Amino acid sequence: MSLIQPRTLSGFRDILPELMMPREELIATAQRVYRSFGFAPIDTPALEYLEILSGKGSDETDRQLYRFRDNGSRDVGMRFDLTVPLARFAAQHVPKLGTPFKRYHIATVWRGEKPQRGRYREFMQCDFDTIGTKSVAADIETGLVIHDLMRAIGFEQFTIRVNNRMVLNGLLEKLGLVEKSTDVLRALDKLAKIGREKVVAEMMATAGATAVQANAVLKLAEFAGSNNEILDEVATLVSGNETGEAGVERLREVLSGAMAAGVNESHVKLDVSIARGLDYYTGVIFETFLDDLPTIGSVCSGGRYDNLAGLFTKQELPGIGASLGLDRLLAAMEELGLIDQVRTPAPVFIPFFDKERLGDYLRLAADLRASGIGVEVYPDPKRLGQQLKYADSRGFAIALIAGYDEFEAQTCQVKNLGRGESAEVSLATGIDELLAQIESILTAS
RNA sequence: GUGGCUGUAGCUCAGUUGGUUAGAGCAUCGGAUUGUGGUUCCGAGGGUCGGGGGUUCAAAUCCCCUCAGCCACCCCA
Repeated sequence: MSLIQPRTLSGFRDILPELMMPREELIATAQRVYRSFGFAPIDTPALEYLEILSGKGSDETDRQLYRFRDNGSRDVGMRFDLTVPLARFAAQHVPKLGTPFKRYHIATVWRGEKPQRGRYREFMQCDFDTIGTKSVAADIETGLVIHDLMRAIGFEQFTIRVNNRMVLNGLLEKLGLVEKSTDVLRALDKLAKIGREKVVAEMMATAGATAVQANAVLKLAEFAGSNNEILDEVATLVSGNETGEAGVERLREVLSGAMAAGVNESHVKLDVSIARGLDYYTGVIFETFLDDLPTIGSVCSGGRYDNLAGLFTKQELPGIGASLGLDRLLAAMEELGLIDQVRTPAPVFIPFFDKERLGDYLRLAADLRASGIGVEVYPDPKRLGQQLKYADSRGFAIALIAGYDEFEAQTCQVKNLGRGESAEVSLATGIDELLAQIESILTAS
């Protein structure tokens, strides 16, 4: 009989313990930060009616959508982001939930894209959104969540790029380019990558802009200096246009609000050239890059939208939110060497050393677990040296060694595997001394 | 979805102009050492040369297709 070749689909992958453990930690960190701002968790189905997902109807999402006919002949699709499901969810439940409604949603999404480094066909997003308010406070808070999240994960070298669609739209109105805005913005967005000349050429080619128009748009994106200096320059450029002026004012409030909340200016950069993000963004836009690995792309993006659920309800639901690309961030951290090589989730190891005493080992482990310490007992009574070798390769912090001698004396050796030191503690009156010993080793390492 | 580069053991890679039975280091497992790991020594397992087809007396090596990874485009977390 021929064997089936074990393999995974392009863009899909297995996650081994040494990657899954930091991944779970990342999820826990995101949950903690979101909750600290009052965002509540929700979940939605992975599968939706096709019409829900493709309602927006853009060619691109259509191409990337995993879709099929289910066993009941329904046309269904797998969610490709968490925002469209949120829109459906909000339209369905907002009467019960009330607004403002703040939710976070950590879940897997699927896109049939061509995979690359940090780009998968199955990946996890960690979204948080505030719907039902147009307040600038929510805009500011969104920036703060991104900032706190990045720092909680352990990053100091990151830049949150901020812009406002209204500034761009205002300028385009002024220049008479509004109806070509998508093409213009798409070209503008490539500025950092392909340079000024090519951007001008592309604007002229795809958007039908004149050289004068193209250069005027580029002028906006080329101001240098502090955030406030850039803002002042931009303000003069869009002056006279209501949309643009409102956009500048909003950006000023967002930036000063973030500073007021204690965000360091090095982490927030006004960048008038970032234009993308999904079509539904209408106000403030965020994109977050790692200073040490900018080529992997944005690891947390989001923005404000006027009417999230317009496809599903007549009730207008404005909101703002962002999405942490967990798997992309993890790929970046792996590449930057920020992933610990520990392969055990439990810090304490008990060698199964005296084969007559399995019950005692299990009892000791149970007592420690009851005190909140993770403990693994080796399953086979092999040579002690081999068991310690195993403990070492998995990254255990502590081994508790007890054999005939220790059991006779009612003691146990506490071996610090990091330092190679061993101490003997008494178990005659309980495990308090042992716990204290373990805690001191764990806090030191 | 379009174009390009790459693919030999779990990992990193050798492998001559096509020429016997495809090698090394690391990792794994066992032993030296049946009560003390990260060092050392010895040994073992592990390969459809990504897969399929073709050219040839002969293919890891040349050709075609396919799968996967990476890069660019598109788009995006």
